[in-house]
Order: sequence, then structure tokens, then C-alpha cells
Amino acid sequence: MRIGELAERAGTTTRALRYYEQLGLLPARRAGNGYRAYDEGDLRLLREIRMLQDFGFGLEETRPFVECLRAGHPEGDSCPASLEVYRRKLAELDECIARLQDVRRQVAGQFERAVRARDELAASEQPPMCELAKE
Amino acid sequence: MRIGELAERAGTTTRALRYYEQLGLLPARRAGNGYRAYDEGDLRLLREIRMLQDFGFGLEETRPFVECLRAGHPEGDSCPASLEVYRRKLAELDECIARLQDVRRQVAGQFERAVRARDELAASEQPPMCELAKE
DNA sequence: GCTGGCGTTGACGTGTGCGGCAAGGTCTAC
DNA sequence: GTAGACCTTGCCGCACACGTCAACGCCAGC
Repeated sequence: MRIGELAERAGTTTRALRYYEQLGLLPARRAGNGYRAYDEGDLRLLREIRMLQDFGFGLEETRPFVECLRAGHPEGDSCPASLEVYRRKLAELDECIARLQDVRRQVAGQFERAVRARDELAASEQPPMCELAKE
Repeated sequence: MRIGELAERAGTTTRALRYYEQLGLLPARRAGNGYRAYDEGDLRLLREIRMLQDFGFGLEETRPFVECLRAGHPEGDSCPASLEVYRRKLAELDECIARLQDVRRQVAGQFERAVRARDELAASEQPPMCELAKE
């Protein structure tokens, strides 16, 4: 399989594949003409990379999974190093979520304060409507 | 006030201030010798920028707040444009938090599945201990 | 033999918010 | 007059995962 076909079957681009090879993440054999040659195993590796990327893993974080598969293990996460990455990522996610929730609370507080200030200003500038109009 | 003093009083760097000026976010008057000259109002603007940055606002998102203050309003968020930025940011935060929580669930699922697979493999390879040893 | 569609390498661009450095000007204190 | 602390502009670098050329090679079909 050549680079174009692999890219298409994995839903990515040739540029990305060349980049992964440059990182040593997904090296390719070469055909006689210099073209990169891939097999079904490479497709498996690539799908693993893509899945982890969708989870927000950096490319370096996918390396243990890829190497685990290449070592012949049934799954990319069959190795301790991969489990360690999972654990680190979960901690990272928890911290990030907590930080965002804290920021959200603060921004919401600012927003509500600003809206109240605006309404009070409007109420003081525009004298209240005639009482009768409230009915 | 010159750039070094302003930077120190706002807890930032001269480099950042020059960058803000380059963006047109915090322009400076110039003294006769070409040095940038700032006043207390600029310090106020700068503090506003820094606070919003701490919330994760991009510099461009702080612009409405800064312009609101420069227009003479009492607070950076006294203007509708600033409130709009708050609203957009809250929506962004909500979406981001939801996405991260979803990812966290998926990663946790993968992790638990991988751990179970590992344990089952270990159990099948290492025959269970002698029943007597359990006591 | 020529066009078109693949492939190759290499290099620069993207966005974001600065850090760091160089080469020089300015001001103050001794 | 000179050392030191400040200021100026300008430019390169960084992280990340590629996109986007450019200039060229290889191969199949007509």
C-alpha cells in the first residue's frame, strides 16, 4: 500500500504520515522506486494514533501505544507504559476540568455583577415608569 | 512613568508591554527622548488585560474591555461589547468543559478495559495460588 | 511521447504570547 | 568621562501538528 491509499483509509493526509515518519512514530519500508510502502499493520498503528489524537493526546504520548502494538501485543494499551500514559492523562484532564470550572465560576460572577451594574445605572438614569403603567 | 516601572507595577514584563503596543492594545505616548510614557490610567488598563488573561481570554478578547475603559466608563465591562465577550466565553467554557468530561469518560473506559485485560491475562498465565495460601 | 496522477524532498507558513539577544541611544551618579 | 541602569528597534526562536507550495521523479494509459 502506498502513502495515498493509507492516508485515505485512515482518514488523514499524506502530509501527516510523512510527519509521523519524521518523528519516527510510523516509519515506512521503501519500494524499489523510493515510494513508501505500508501494510495492514501500519494501518492498525495509524488508527491507534488517530484515536488517541481524538482524545487530545499529543503525538509523543501515542508512542508507547504504537510501540506496544509493534512489539506484538494485541492492543496498544497492553503495556505498562501505555497504562501510565492513561493515568497521567486522566490526572491532567481532571486538573484541567477543575481549572476551567473555577474560571467559569469567576467569569459568571463578573458577568452577573456587570449586568447588575448596568441595570442599576439604567434604572437611575431612566426615572421609573409611572406606577399606573405597571398594571 | 516609563515602561520598566509600569511593567513592574503590573507584574508583567517590558516585552509584553511592547507587544501590546504593537497590537494597538496599549499605545503609549512618547517622551522627548523617545521613551514610552505611561500614566495611572494605563496601569488600570493593563490590570484589566492581565485579569482577563488569567481567565484565559485571548488578547483580542480583552480589546473591548480596554476600549470601554478608555471611553471613560467606570469598568471595563460597562459596555455591551464586553458583556458579549463574557457571554461568548461562558458558552466556550461550557462547551470545552463538556468535551473534556466526555473525553475523560472515554479515556477512563479505555483504561479500565485495559487493566481488566491485563489482570485476566495475568490470571490465566499464573495459575491461581493454592487455596490454603488465601488464609 | 505526452498528459495526468501518483510519489519524493525541502523549506517556509500558521497561531499565540511573548523570551532573548544584538546594537545602539539616553540618563544619572560618581 | 565613564560605568551602569535604563531605554530603543529589529529579528529569530518556541511549541504543535501539520498546510502549502516548489521543483522534481515515476508510472500508466492513450
